[in-house]
Amino acid sequence: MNNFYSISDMADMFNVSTRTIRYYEEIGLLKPERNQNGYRIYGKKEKIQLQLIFRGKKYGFSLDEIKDMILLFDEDPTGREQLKKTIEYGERKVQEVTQSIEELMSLKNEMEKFLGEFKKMLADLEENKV
Amino acid sequence: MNNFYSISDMADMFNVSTRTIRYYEEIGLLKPERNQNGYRIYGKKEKIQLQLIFRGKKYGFSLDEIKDMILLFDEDPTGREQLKKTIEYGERKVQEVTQSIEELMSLKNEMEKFLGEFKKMLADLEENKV
DNA sequence: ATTGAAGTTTACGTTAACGTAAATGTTAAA
DNA sequence: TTTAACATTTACGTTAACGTAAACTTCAAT
Repeated sequence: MNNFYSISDMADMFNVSTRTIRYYEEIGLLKPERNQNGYRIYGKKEKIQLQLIFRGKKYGFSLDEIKDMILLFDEDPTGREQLKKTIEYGERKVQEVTQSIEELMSLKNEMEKFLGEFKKMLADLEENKV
Repeated sequence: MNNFYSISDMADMFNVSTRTIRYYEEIGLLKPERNQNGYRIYGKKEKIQLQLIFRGKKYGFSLDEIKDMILLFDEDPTGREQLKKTIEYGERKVQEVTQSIEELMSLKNEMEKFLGEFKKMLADLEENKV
């Protein structure tokens, strides 16, 4: 039940280099514990954080933006004001994502329109071939 | 009806630098006509291509990938084989976009779940405040 | 005990996507 | 006609996100 990993475990898990993982620590995205000899120890928390990072990167967020989001969900917002700020920020982000979805859907529509025309062209060609 | 633009017209239009536009030409994304003195002339076609470029960038495509897509829709696929290839490629891209949409929607769900918890916490705090 | 794989830090190298500057030509307005 | 704003090419500079290598330590297996 208690799962800990080395740095190359994590690298394999996410299919990246150890350098990449160390780099993320270098810029403050991760802060894994160390054992007696200074070896990094990764647990469930770091695993989740890395998932967040790679998902974020996939959608064009810079590591700097991702850092903001991680820090946000990292420090538990105990104070009322902090909690409010967190909620506000979160709602803005949700709004951004919502818009991204809409734009992607319109992009998809355009592409399918294009495809439709091409398919029609192909069908015409096939017909005249006979 | 016939609309032509200078490079800084385009730069203003898309709110980027002229260097950016020249760079896109440098790597083969654009090939505007030139006038007598070598000045670049931009028309409707380039306008559309630039829209494609910036939309692509917005969703994390590299300029290299974008180049592929532009070249694809640039040369008209007159030959049957070329037409087929174009359709295949297009369908793959549509598939990619579809998956992106799905993942973004699940991301949105997660974020909203998070937000829900935070909001509940805040509500509790407000209550105990009384 | 030795060897090889994996860990550490430090530090320089690389690529994409431009920024910036120099040197020069063109155009529009005063 | 001169001046300011805009155009051109050439070329070096910059930043993010790692790659790569050196010099060293630690661990696991033979």
